[in-house]
Amino acid sequence: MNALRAFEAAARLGGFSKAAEELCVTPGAITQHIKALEEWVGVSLFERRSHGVRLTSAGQGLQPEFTAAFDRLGEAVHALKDVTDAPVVQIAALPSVAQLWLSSRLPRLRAENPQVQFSVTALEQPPNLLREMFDWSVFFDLPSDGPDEIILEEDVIFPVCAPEMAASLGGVNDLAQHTLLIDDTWADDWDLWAQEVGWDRSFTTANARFSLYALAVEEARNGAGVLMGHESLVRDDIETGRLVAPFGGRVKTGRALILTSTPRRRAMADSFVTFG
Amino acid sequence: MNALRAFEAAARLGGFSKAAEELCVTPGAITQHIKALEEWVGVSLFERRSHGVRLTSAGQGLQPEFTAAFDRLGEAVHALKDVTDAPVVQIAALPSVAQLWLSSRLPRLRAENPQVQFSVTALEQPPNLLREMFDWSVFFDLPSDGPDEIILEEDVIFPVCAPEMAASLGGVNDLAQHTLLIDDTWADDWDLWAQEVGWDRSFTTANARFSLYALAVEEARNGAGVLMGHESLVRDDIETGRLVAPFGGRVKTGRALILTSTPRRRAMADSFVTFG
DNA sequence: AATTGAATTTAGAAAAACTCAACCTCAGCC
DNA sequence: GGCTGAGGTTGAGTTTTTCTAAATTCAATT
Repeated sequence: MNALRAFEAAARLGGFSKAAEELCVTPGAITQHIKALEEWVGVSLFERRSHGVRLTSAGQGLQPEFTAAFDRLGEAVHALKDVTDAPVVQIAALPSVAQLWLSSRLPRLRAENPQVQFSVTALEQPPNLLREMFDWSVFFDLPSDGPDEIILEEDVIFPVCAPEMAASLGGVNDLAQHTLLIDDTWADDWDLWAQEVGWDRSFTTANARFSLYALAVEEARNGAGVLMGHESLVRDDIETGRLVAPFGGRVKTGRALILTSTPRRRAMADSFVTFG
Repeated sequence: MNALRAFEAAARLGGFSKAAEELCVTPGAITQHIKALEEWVGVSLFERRSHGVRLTSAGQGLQPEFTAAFDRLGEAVHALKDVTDAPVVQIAALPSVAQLWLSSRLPRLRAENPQVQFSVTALEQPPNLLREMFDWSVFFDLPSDGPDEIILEEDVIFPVCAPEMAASLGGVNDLAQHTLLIDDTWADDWDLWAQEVGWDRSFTTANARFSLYALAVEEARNGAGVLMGHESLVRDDIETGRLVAPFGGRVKTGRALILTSTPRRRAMADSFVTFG
């Protein structure tokens, strides 16, 4: 029966590796499930191509059926977790969002909903709320104006650094003298920004890379270099003066900080966004 | 995830043993699944009582959700088995019905649908067509005029025996001189009939019991005794003269031979019943 | 020709599920 | 008041399923 889940995930996501990731197993496991399923039915569900698989027409017809069925089951499981007396809101968010955006807002959220138990889990990728045991997700993504989405703020980026360092940054070209702090998951922020403001990044000097954005922010506060700041994540630091934006150069990435909620927690999400 | 199926089955059928039977496992397995589920949710789903379990209110609310979800999944699986090119009709029937009623009708059914592959499986209990891989089921049951049911014939019973034996059976009371052939699964047929025709069965002599009705019919043909005949199952033998009904005494059991079909095979079922 | 991305293939390991058999626990019953 | 029986529980041991790891294939790309 796990084979059915494997098929559904692979069909929906368009690849065995992606399905493997969603189901937290190795691609080999998916291969085995699909093979077993194809043998059982006697029809091949996927066309094997050199770079990945493509659904056969048979598979294409089946996919919506299974997706709908598992969504239904996901709902039932949500309902199951919901019978417990103390309401729970499980929030999934990027590590950086969790530390730099959510953490300052959680106290108020808790104060306004004292009977609710909030818990936050850091994830690199937004989970499928219909399937995973999360109620809210907060991630940067391209807005798709689905009804489940609440756009919190546009993603705007600009360089930030410690106040002491700002003095030595008269213009964009002075950046060449400084270390650029780079977050691994947003490694191309600087490229995007450079292109928008017309700066030739090839003159850049040393870089320092971080696997956690919050760590890079910490280093920027300490004066270790210049960080590409995401407005929503550095606002607090700018307001308190720990960081400054030495030049303008506000650039929209096209993405946005988006809160997605399961239907059952939508009302709470709306009130959080409205009053928070 | 099997725990969810265990819960659904136990909730729908109202007992762990019944759920175990449906899922082809031992009751212990169900207990373990439910326990794990209750631990995970933190809420007890069943109230344990001395003679079985009863759903708690929490469990009651959840049951329809899960039943619907698994029904949906069952549909998807049916669709999956249906993508194969040669259409298949899997028929589930009582062993006796399969041998004595279906077998004489299958040739015509096959002739009228040459492209369809029919296969018959003998079961003691009617399967849940939404879950199991069967398309039709043919069983004796109480009519419930659900829309999926097609009533084939009323269940009428009366004693039958070999022609040679009929001569020595002038009246009901002569039955005491003969061996009664009894099928295990319909052991109370004789009691029911005796009550209806006002015969005192306590004078009965030897009995011979069979686990398969078809075997009992075979023995009746051989003159081994008097069998309680189900009209639909002995009609062929009576028409060909291999068996005779020595007295009248036609008694309705209240049940009927019922064909149930999945929606996707309903049209074929209708044509089978109409022209068959 | 080397590289890359994605799927496949195995054997072996880990985890889940199941069975078995003994035991419990009430309700109803002589 | 002690039996009986239906139905559920328990825990150890076993079977089955599922997963992983690492080597391998395959074809498109560099």
